[in-house]
Amino acid sequence: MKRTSRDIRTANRYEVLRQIIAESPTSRQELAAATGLSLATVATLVGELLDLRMITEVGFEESAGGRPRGLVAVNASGGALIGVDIAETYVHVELFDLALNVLARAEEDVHPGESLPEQVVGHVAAAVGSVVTQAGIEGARVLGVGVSVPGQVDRATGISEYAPNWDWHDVPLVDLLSEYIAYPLYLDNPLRAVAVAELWFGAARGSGNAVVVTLGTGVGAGLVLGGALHRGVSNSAGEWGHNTIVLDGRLCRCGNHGCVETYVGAPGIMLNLRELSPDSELLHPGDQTATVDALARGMRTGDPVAIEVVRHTARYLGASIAHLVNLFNPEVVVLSSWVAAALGEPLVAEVREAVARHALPRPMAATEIVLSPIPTDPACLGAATFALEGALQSVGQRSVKRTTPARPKAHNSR
Amino acid sequence: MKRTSRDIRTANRYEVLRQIIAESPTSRQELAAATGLSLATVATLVGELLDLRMITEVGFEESAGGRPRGLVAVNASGGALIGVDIAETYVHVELFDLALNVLARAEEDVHPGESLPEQVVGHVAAAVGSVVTQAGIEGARVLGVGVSVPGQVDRATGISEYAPNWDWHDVPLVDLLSEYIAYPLYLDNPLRAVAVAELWFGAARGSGNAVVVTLGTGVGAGLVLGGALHRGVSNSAGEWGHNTIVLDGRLCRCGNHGCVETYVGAPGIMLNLRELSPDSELLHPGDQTATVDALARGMRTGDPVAIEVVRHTARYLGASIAHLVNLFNPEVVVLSSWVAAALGEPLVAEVREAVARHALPRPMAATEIVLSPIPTDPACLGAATFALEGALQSVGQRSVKRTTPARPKAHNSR
DNA sequence: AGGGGTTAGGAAAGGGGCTTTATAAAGTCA
DNA sequence: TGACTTTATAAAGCCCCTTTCCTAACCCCT
Repeated sequence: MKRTSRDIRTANRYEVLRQIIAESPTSRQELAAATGLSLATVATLVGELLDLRMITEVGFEESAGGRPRGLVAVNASGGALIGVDIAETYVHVELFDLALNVLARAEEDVHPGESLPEQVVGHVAAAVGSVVTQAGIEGARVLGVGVSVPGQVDRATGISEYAPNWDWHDVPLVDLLSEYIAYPLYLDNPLRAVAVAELWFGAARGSGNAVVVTLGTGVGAGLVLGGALHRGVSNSAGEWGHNTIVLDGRLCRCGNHGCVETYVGAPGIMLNLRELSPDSELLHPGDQTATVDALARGMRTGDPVAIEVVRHTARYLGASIAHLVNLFNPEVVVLSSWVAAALGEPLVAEVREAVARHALPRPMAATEIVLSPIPTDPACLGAATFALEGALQSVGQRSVKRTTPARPKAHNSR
Repeated sequence: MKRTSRDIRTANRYEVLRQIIAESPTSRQELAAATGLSLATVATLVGELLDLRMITEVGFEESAGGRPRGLVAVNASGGALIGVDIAETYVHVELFDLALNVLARAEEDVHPGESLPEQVVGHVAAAVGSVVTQAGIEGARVLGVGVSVPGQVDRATGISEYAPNWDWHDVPLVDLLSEYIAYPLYLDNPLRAVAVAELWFGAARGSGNAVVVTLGTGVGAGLVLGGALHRGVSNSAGEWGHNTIVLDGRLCRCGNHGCVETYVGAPGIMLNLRELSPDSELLHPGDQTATVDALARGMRTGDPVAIEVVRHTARYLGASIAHLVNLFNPEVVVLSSWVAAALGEPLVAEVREAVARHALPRPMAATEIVLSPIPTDPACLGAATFALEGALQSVGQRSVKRTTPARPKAHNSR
């Protein structure tokens, strides 16, 4: 709520680093043009990042008469970031360099019985240990670990307030993890992780006003408003998946009926298929991934059932995304996460049409609907981005304010 | 998008004036406590407002040992603001003093045939002239005129881009009005006017995160995010009324089917009544106001049909407001405008229950749903508030930057 | 090889904001 | 009247960002 001039600095620092990561190497001039900041400000920010060893100078641009531009690039070996994506059935962990390239990857299966926090924490600890040794990084260079866990989280205290899939209530996840993991920990949920990933590295980069729609087993919408993630008053904004789209519709695991998720989440899509063609061979009962992949293949080969299922799904999706377009009037709506990635452009094309049927023409005309360009697990990337943001956050304060004087002779120092 | 330290100043100026208007008289100390600003900053802001004659010093507080606190209050006679609410069938104009008391009021009917911009402009000009003479204000003290017109507007250029009720396209409304009105003009639409009214003077005051639901003939949602109105990329955010709540539902005037508006707007409520009890005497065909008033009376007297209609309406409203709660996770949802005012607390009670059935428990627990406390036409008040904001905006810049040097001797001045 | 011309980048100055600290002002109470 | 308390203003300090000036570095041409 309380805004200070320091926030401006932080936002600009983010902006500059984002730009460098996106286009590396680059010059101070380009950064100034891209961010709209003055050359002087860019120079000081670049200086800060150089001091932090997050970027390095990598030579000069060809000159056409005049002093050549110095080039800076991400210092890939300047640190490592770890992203943890905890889901119902697995734990994905990826270790990134500062250019956000994946250096190591680990996956642990979480079996249906393992619902205790300690069990999940064990998997995370094992996977994090694995990626660190795999990458051969000396521990000191790990800047932080971002953790994405489903449900409602309190990021300040690191508590998983409520995780529906395991019926967790107020689990102090960060405390538990810090027993095993010595790096700074940052907790949030996958919805916001995916949104941040798109904001930094994906299709929402540079837009002050975007909606990131996550299509996976669960669905949700990350809201980028004014260039930053909107979290709401209790950090639970974006729960679009449990908006009612059909009154008295399908029963949702949240207990309500007709939620968006029950029609466009992976299980919902399976149900759409089953209702349309109960014995289709596209249907792999109990296996969401296989079914979605089969649908994707079917669409490419022109299978009429697959096409119809996707169209049907896009119809619900269209109405629900139209809500977002009408409400937020965003520049761009990004479709992200594995279902979107699997069904790809054909889905997006159908969705565009469906949204256009439901949204008001004016906001619709101002909005682009695009597929996420992020090739890997966006929740991992987003979680790692939380760690990156955390590392940048602590730059600002020059020195910790001390309550007791440090020098013994302070009393006669002046 | 580009934030500067000046924006902070502007926001603080708003905040301080808001606080003074809300609680007048008040002291600098109280203001500092309420806004979280330092005493010094409050003092300079108060000084600015005193210089502007928007507030005055009105004596001192009782002292209990120590210098007594100076009290400041809104200088009611320091200026006047005019709010214009243009609707399909009428033009309301109210003239306010700086404490936002209504000093004069005028209303013109817009007849069904009068759809030309010139005709509407004529009504506005007449009504504005009327309130100015009624109030006996010398023209110089009118700080500005806010105009609310339905549909899509471009506030920067003062163009009504699209008004569905009269099929206006790109009407340069401010240009037309300035032929008759010499005061500064500020254009926006009723949705945002109502939201700003609630933000400054109503139930959303002080919350960084609120949704203002407008329930009238049309319906919409004003979004207050981070203490300011969210406008979206093309100033059309908040068009919640045309979200699809029933797939293939009732035909809406926007051309779609099943829009929220068709179930909870005044005409929608009439339809709810007709469907439930076609020959109810509560129904006044063709008269929305009379029908809604009849329903309100019926509820107070325990008429089962009225109760059932409101419950039915609240059901749709509940699902649609639950969307907003899930998406934004606001502190407060305010029900405003004339339908909400007419149906009052009984409606709110039903809505609370219905929203609770549809929204997720966590965000729901963080959200209050309340009735607007604003007794008059909130669109007029909000429009006047635009003028107030405009008047405050221009305080900051010390002097207008001039492109040509003013002094003739500039060439040898250094 | 040695000057122009040109572009980059840093340092200094300037303007805006907010806060903390010091000082003046205006009371109460003994 | 003097001591103490509280308020309000003034001064100084710190954090932003931008503009302006100056030096560094390079090309090209003579």
